[in-house]
Amino acid sequence: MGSVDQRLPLYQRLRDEIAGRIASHAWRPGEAIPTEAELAASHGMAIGTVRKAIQVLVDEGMVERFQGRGTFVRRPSFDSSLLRFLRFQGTEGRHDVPDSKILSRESAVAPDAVADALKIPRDSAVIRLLRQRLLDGRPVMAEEIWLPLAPFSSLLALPMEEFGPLLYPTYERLCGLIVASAEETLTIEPVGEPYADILGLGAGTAVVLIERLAMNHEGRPLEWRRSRAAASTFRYRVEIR
Amino acid sequence: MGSVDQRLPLYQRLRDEIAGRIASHAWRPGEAIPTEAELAASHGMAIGTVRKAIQVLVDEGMVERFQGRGTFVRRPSFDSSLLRFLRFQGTEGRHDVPDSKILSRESAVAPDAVADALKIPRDSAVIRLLRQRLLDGRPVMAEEIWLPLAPFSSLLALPMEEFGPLLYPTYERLCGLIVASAEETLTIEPVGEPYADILGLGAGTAVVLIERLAMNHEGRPLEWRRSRAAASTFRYRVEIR
DNA sequence: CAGTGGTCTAGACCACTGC
DNA sequence: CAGTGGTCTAGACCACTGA
Repeated sequence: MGSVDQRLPLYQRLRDEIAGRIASHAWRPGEAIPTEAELAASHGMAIGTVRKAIQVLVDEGMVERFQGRGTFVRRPSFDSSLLRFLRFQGTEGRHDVPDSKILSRESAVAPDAVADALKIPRDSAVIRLLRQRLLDGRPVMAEEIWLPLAPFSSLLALPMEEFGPLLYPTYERLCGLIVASAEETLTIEPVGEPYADILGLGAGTAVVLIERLAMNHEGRPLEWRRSRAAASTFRYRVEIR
Repeated sequence: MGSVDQRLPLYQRLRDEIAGRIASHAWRPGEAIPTEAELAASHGMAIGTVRKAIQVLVDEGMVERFQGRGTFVRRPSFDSSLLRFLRFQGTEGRHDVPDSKILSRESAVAPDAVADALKIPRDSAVIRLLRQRLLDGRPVMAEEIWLPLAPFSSLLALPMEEFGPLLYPTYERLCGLIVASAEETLTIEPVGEPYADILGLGAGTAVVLIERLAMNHEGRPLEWRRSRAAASTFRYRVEIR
C-alpha cells in the first residue's frame, strides 16, 4: 500500500495516498478530508497541485467537493447499477426500493462457479440467500445471493424478518463490511425453475440476468449476486459522442 | 450561437466559443485547434484558464489532446455504442465490422413514429433502408434505417453495391452531413416478421432492439435506426463505484 | 464572520513530437 | 531543433457555507 513511485507526478502520488487512506478506512465515508490548504502545507506542495489530485479522485467517484463546506469521502451510490434500468409495470417515474422477502437462508459448500467468482478456495463454506423482490405485492425480481461464511456468519443468527429491503447497510452494521464498488454483467436467457415460479412467469420466458460482484475498498469480493427479472421490464439508454 | 453570458466563468465562455466553432464546422474533425499559447494571447487570458476550458472539452469528448502534437477535433467514435456488447457466435475477441447487405431502398412517407423521432413534420418524405448484416456469411443483425429525404436525396442515386459496410462516412462524403453524437435505447422483445426471417430465427425468439437517433453537432436528428439481433448475443458489463 | 472550495494569473521547467 | 501539451509554483480574489 505505502509504496510510492517517485517517477509519478506529484499530484498522482498525493491521489494515491488519499485513496489509500480511504481504502484503509482511515478516512470513512461521509467524513471530510483535510482542506486543500492543509494538504498543501503538510505535503509541501502548491495548492494547485493539491486541487489536481483531488479532481482526479472526484472524477473517479471517491470523493465529492462542496464549495464552502469541504471535500468528503463518498459513499458509493448504486445509481449506476443496471437494476436502475428495470422499469416495472405501473412504476413510471418512481424508483422505489422494492420490498424484499427472504425465501431461504442456508449455509452450504460453495459450488465451483461461486467459489471462483468470490475468489475463495473451492469447497469453502458460504451462505446462500434466495430472495424475492416485490412491488405493490407483485414479484418483480428473483435473486440468489452468495456470501463467504466466515465474515458474514452473524447473518445466520439474524431473524428473517430483520433483513431489511437493503442488504448493504446490514452488512455494514452487523459484519462491519463496507461495499465500495461492484461489477455487473447483464445477459438475457430463458428462465428456468425455480425462478420462473418466483417471478410468476411461464418457463422459457426471456429474463435479464444481472450478475453482480460486490467488493470492498481493496477489491476483495464480498458478495456474488444473480438477479433475474422479466426482459420486458428492461430499457437501457446511452449517449454516444 | 454568438451569445456570451458575462456571468459565466472565463473558461466556460472560451469552452462555448470553441464548441461553437466545432459545431459550425469552422474547425472540422481531425483538424488541430489553436495552441494553448495562441488562445491565451488572442483572448487575453492566462494559459491555465485556457487549459481548463480545453479540459472541459476533452471530458465532453469534443477534442483530444496529444502531448507534443496539439489539440484536435475528435471524430465521434462509436466505441461506446451498445452494438459493442453484441457477441456473435465464433467471434471471441474479434470486433470486426460485419458485412452489410442492403435488402431494400425506397422513398416513403414517414410513419408518425419516425417523423416524431426525426423531429420533422408528419407525412414528410423520408428514405427507408432495410439492411442485413452478416458475419462469416451468417446473418447477425437486421436494421431499418430512416433518413429525411431532402438532405439525403443523393443516396437514392447511389448504386446499391456502393453502400459500404459503414454508412456514416457515406453520409459525409455524398451529403456533407457529419454525425456528431447519438442516443441509443435498448429493449428486449420477441421478434416478428420480417426480422425473424432476415435473422434466421424462429418467430417469437427474444431479440435485443437497439434504437439509435444520430445527430449533427447542433443536435438536429439525421438518422433514426432500429437494429435487431438475437438476445443470446448480448452481454453488457458495467463498473459501479 | 472565518473558513471552504472556485476562478484566474503569470510565470518556470519538463516530456514528448515531428521535422 | 522548435513547438506542443504536461506538471508545478505562489500567489490573488471571489462565492458560498455554517456558526
